[in-house]
Amino acid sequence: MGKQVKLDDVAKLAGVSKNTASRVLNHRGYLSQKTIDKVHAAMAELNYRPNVIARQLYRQRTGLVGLVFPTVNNPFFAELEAALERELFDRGIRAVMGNSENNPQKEEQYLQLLYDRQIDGLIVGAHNADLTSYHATKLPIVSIERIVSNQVPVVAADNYTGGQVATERLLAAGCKHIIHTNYPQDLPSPNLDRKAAYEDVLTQAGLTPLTYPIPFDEPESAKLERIRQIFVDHPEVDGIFADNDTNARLAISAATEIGRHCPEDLKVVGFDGAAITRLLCPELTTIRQDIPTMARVAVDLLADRIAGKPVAPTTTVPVKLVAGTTA
Amino acid sequence: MGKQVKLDDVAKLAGVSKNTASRVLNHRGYLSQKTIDKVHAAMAELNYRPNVIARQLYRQRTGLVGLVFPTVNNPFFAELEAALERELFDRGIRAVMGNSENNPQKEEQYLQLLYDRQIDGLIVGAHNADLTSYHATKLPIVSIERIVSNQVPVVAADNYTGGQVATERLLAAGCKHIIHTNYPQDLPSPNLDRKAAYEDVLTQAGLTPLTYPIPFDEPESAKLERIRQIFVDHPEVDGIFADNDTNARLAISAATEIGRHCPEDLKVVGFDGAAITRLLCPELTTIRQDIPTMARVAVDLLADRIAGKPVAPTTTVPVKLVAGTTA
DNA sequence: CACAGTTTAGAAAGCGGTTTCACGAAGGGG
DNA sequence: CCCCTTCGTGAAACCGCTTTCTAAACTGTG
Repeated sequence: MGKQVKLDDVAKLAGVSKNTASRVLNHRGYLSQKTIDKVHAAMAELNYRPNVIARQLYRQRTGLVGLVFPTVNNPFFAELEAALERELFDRGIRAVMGNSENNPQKEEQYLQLLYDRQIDGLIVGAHNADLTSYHATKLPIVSIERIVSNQVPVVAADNYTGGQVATERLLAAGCKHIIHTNYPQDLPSPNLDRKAAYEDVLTQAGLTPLTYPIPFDEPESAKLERIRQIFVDHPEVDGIFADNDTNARLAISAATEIGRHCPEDLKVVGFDGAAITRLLCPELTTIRQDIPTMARVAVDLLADRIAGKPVAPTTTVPVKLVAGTTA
Repeated sequence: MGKQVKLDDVAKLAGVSKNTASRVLNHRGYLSQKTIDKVHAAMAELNYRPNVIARQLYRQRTGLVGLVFPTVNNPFFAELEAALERELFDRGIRAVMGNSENNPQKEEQYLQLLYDRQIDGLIVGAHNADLTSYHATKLPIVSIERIVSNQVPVVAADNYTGGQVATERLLAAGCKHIIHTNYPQDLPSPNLDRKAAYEDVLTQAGLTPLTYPIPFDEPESAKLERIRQIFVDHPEVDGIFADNDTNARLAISAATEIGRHCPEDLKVVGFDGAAITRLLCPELTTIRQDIPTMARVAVDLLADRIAGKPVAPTTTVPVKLVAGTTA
């Protein structure tokens, strides 16, 4: 790290004051073409790059936004974060990756980044217990598929319709014993709409809904174990509506283990429909969330929020059934 | 955004100078317990949070590191970036997500972040043509599975051994016509070792190696089309060693389309073995890279590099065969 | 040629901390 | 009792850039 070239050096070389050099840099105020050229020449000669930190100190803006999700190592979140990064990048904003890993302390630390003004805003979709810190009002935060506090706007898929379509698909395929998996919700979450729709559709069809809770933060092996238990407790099960694609895939694996094949003996519908999942497991029938749109909406909301504009408390994005061969 | 509480306010309330308050904050120099308590009390009362940017301006460090990879929306990169984020977080460093999307301009912009000192270092694994900017010597950059310049240390899997093991596996399974897919390399890349090993093993076995180039940045549909062509050009193919798991999966799909089943009619071995892939496609036989170790090594190297210590130019991390049912 | 208006540019005061420096107050040994 | 070390603190400079304030120089008009 050699010594940094500073604006003063440029000014001196160009024979003007620091102020003038700054105005050339920012295209501000009255400047003669001659002065502009002189300064530009000096900047080029010294290979000058403005110090972003110094600029940020004055502006009180870093051009950074945090993305706090359970982990990016998941087909849905990876696609969502990639889409968010693209949207933010187009607005000149960089994304700080925050994998909360279901660790409230880690999540809290990323929230601190906002308090410490190292980032200008936060887009959260982590599943942790609610942190009191979120309750501070008017903070530039937007959440995706998660209810954080009534101060934080939410972007969510049309989970109810998704749950309806999924369940109806299984009914139409002739299933009589349909089981649902979902995250055990202690807090209100848009995800619960999937369960509500499942229960409504099943009840209307004269069937009894039954939901198995699968904690999101458990290792895959533990989730698989819980899903195996479904077949032990309810050998009559002939349809599973999983609240996400990885659980759907685990259900298929668990069924295969005990000699039950999909779709002959068991129909399965998942939820999310991320690109990676469709690539690696194209046979899965699932409800696809419109990730690009969700990302765009979230970034728009956050930009408004940062600008201090009022924003809609909830935005719902349509979903679509993607037909595979599992249901 | 209310007015920020500054150190001066704390100092005034505590009845000390700004300097003393700063020293309490940083546990530096001689301080009486009484002064410490007074300052702490004032900080608590005002709910003071130091302004990180101001601190960064003096220190010329942001505690931020950029991760530049083609896209996080990929099983391997998602797992790698998650592992890097964890390692960095443990060292108090935050990760800026940079998806180059095979766009040299975007990659360049993330590199600018380093020049502008908005980030302290860079971990790169993007596949773009080499940018001259990388050639500046002694910049705190580390690359993963990519040769950037001889100034930049590389962390790579033991690709040669991986390619050897994969090819031998196919031979042992009785394959006589084994085809390899790889990224069309114009630049030197550690990935080429996979191809070299494949060619060596095949030649030694008295067979003729044949590699199909599959550009990394093409959409899946285009890749699938190229892979379909393999079966058109070489209907006798009975084994495929793909340079990554997604291509391996596409090969299986392409085979299935024309009524050839895996593993009866075609054996397939992939490369990467990311967790998501193994979850969604557990039947795939593949060479697993040790992602956590690669991440740890890369972050260690970067830390040394930032500290100005000399580092090894190349570090190789062992790989392991994960046996599925496809070969 | 005086005067108002328009350009142009410098000095200096922030932005919010950190650090160097200098100095006064205790404490301890001769 | 004096001198010297160990403490404890405040004033001021500085990190690099932005902006406000102010004044000089230039333009044109009556």
